[in-house]
Amino acid sequence: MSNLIENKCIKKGVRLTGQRKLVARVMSESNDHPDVDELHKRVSKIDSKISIATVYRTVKLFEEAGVVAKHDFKGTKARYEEVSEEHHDHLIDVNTGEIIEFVNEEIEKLQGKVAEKLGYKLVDHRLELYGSKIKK
Amino acid sequence: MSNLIENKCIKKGVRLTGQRKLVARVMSESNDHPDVDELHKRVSKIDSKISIATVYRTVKLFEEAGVVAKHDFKGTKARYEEVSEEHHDHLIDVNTGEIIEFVNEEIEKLQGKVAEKLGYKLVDHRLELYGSKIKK
DNA sequence: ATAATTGCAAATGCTTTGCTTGTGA
DNA sequence: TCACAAGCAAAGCATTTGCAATTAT
Repeated sequence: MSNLIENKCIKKGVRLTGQRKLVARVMSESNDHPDVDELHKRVSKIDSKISIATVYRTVKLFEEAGVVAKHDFKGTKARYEEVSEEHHDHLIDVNTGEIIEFVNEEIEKLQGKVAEKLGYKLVDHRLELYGSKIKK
Repeated sequence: MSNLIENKCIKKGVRLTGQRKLVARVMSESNDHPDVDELHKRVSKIDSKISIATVYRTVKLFEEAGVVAKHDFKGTKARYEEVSEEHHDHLIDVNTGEIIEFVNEEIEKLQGKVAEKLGYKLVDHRLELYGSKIKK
């Protein structure tokens, strides 16, 4: 539960500096989907002289190493989260910006079928639902 | 088949200038998903002094009027297409950038169900498949 | 030791905007 | 006529990058 990203980086041979460890730790401790500014704010509380350029470089590095995921939801800047063992998609509350994760095996399967039918092998996908809360 | 966007604009009360008519016409005649630069190139062939700022303003206007759709596919700039009566999603060829449109009612229905289950009314969604061609 | 990383500020790429002149209904 | 649109160049915003100083292995 503590610093999974750091462990994954070691496994992947990603060189770990003080700044990278810090970003890894902060991301591992986050349960939301922070953007780079927010991440920079959070790490700055611990190391006040870390540069935002370093945060940018680090999330990019982590993304390329496959340990964090980048999301470009509609109308917002890029947000990041630790990759989890089980794949999930997102529902974004259009009123609050809140992000809810969900898993739907059936949709997942259908996507592969659609691609296949079109003569393609599915290598990636993006599914985002945008909704407003139903009050009851 | 000729200039559907222009007609829709009239219906929606969007003021039509020479430049807007031209962008509308070029988009209606396009069967692909051009970005603003490409659109600007195409309209420039007809009116060489149209500004790219006008193209930007026009696609935004058309988008807000609901007559064209904007797509921010992964790793590319914004692309536009005329809205069609039947909704469709996209499969992007990761090798060539080619975009294939598809419709899948089943996935569509499941998305609504997922949202509902989470207590949300679906107001929008985004489904993109990224694939590589299967050679046979 | 030395190849890689950092911080800073400048540069980038896409998109928007202020302002003056031009124009559609 | 006259509120709105176009063209131009400048500004904005998120992100990337060149370079000199610093650091991890």
